[in-house]
Amino acid sequence: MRPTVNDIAREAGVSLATVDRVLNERPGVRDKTIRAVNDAIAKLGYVRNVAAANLARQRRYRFLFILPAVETQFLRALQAAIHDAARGPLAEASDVVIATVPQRDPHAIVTVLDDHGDQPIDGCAIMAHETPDVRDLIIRLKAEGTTVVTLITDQPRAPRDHFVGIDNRAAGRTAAVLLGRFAGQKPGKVAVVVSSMLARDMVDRRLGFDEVLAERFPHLQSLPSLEGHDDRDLTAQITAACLAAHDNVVAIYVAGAGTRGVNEAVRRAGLPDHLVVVAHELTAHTRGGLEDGSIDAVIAQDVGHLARSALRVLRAKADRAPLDEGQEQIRIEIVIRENLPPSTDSALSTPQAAA
Amino acid sequence: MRPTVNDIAREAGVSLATVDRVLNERPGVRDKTIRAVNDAIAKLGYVRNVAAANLARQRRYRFLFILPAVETQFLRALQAAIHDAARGPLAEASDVVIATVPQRDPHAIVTVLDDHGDQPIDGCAIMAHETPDVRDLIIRLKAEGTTVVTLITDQPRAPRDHFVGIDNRAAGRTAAVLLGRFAGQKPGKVAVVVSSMLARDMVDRRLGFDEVLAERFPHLQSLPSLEGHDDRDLTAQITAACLAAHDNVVAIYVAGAGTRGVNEAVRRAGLPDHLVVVAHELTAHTRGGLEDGSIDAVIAQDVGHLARSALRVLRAKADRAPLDEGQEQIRIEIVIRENLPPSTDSALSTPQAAA
DNA sequence: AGAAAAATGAGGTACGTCCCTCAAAAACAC
DNA sequence: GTGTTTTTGAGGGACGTACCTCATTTTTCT
Repeated sequence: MRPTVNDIAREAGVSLATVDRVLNERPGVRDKTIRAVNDAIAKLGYVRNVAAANLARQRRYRFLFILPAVETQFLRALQAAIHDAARGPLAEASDVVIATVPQRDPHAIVTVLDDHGDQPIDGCAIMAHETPDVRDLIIRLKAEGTTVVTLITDQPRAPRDHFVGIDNRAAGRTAAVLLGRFAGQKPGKVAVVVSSMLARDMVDRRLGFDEVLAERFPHLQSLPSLEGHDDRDLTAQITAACLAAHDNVVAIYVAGAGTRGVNEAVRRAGLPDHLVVVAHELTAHTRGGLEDGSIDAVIAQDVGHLARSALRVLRAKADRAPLDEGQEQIRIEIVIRENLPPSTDSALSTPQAAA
Repeated sequence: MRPTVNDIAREAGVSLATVDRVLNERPGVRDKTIRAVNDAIAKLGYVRNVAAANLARQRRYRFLFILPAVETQFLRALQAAIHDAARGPLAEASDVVIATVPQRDPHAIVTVLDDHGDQPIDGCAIMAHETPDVRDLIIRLKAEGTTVVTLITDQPRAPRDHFVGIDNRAAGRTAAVLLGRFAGQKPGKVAVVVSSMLARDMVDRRLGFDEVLAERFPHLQSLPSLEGHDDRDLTAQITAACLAAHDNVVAIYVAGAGTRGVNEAVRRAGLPDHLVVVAHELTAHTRGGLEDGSIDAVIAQDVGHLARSALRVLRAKADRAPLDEGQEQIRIEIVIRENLPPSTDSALSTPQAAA
């Protein structure tokens, strides 16, 4: 049987009240006594029964997810995943609110926070471009004692507590190796489609991609980034223009949203079957592309893992509990047709707040 | 605030005791009353506070993991992962025991169970070859009311509750595509190394591998399986013999344990640099192989996920709770040097029983 | 030494659920 | 309609922790 606070009290030769004061860092205990209690805790290997503690404390956690108001499949899936996780056991005793803010309006993000300002928030997960506004927001949140987790896009210059996402430079390198090895020995050009070069993750992917292409596949020449700005028609248009302007495109790297637009342009251009396409994120469209062979490989991060990891980290930080680094490591997944996971399609459920 | 049993009692117009009887399926309640209570539960959206319930019940779960007594890196890592998971929050209120049984001795597995027969076990995770003994064991366990989860190797003919692992045929197909695309257009032979063709997962991998090779890469000819029986020296020896006997081996598929032995044989044979090697499972050795370029790709299943998933499923079944299918889906991971996750190396900690 | 301040003890209530007992009420059999 | 069985109600103690109050002891200061 696991030791309880009573065992600690007996072992340390103090009363239960004192043990409680030490455990919950309440004032009015001599250093010497604190040490005695901690020694007893160490000796008996006491670990607080979190379930009982939360029951007694009637604590509820308030977590806020801030996502960009962009209508991509990936974001829809992410939102659904957060919603699902928020109804699961991980969000026990938690209120999870998802707020979306227009990406163009840097101040909107501050407004969102003020709206929820009536009650303090325990933790916040933010996915946003790396801008001064966001940085200030994070600083402000930290000053208020809120834990901040960055999601998908890191904010390395801001004092966030944790980053939930992948190393995008490594992701770009991974994409390059697959694309390069799949493309074969013949020289040619590679079109690169991104959502926006303002996004740090896009820049990182492109960087890693170009590094590997230059090092290991010098016969492939990567073209300037095509910025689709998460807009299907725009993406189709500029991709088509690029394919028309260059005669020897042997591969396309879709580093950001825009697979639908790219597909459209490719279909219209009537490019050869062996055009190699590597895209990011597993959505209904990239899934379809893998199945019908129009996409060769997808570099993905599991939205379910992202959502659960963010929640676990926020919770652990709120509880001042240690976290299992191994579990919180988000993998850079490589998906081809053969290892495509069966579609669970929770992406179709309606995302909303939950508990 | 979430509704409690008291709210249910008031809503249903019965006493707390009756609600309790219904909730815990105790006898002595009329059908009509049961229905009234269930209606109230549905109406108020009551969900039992599992933490409080377990606290009150003082319930401890007893889970047993049965693993083959084989000294491979993968099994060591798996054991470490189970051990880690057993100390984490997933194993709250659980006693997890890991037992290893000699693979050659089919009856040993029954003995293990008898040793733990003094107290009933809530759930059991089994990794073993698909044999009649194992099937009988699972039938016996089920008869005793124990939930049974198969691990890594499924036992589709046995009445197990769940399978934690990957689709090995799909894994073999995945390996074939990578190997085939990496190997290029030149004809050649492919050596296939397995641990034992008695293991269902090996057979499945080989099956999927050959399917894809025949369909999509007919210029590659796969050679008969080399059975290394998880023995390094034997693997090295038969691989060397194979490489000596065949003149045009362009790729090796290591479907089972034995990367070390294969590596040794390859190094001694002095095969060309562009020999394509695809192996299974991420261990210190395959990791090293990816880093130094002697392995091109690894098909892996995350031991941490396996361990945690098994524990989550066992727990959910014990609680008669639903499980999140999406989360329990073990991915067929493709790992190349570029997306190699940082080594956490919990594999070095000492695996043992825990709580 | 005496007064003030700080530290500690004793005891209680609460959280939501489980599980027990005993009495009362309702349903059923004949 | 009486007796028997079944169903229900009322109440309480327990699980391990949090947090509160008030009294008492110990320490510190002058």
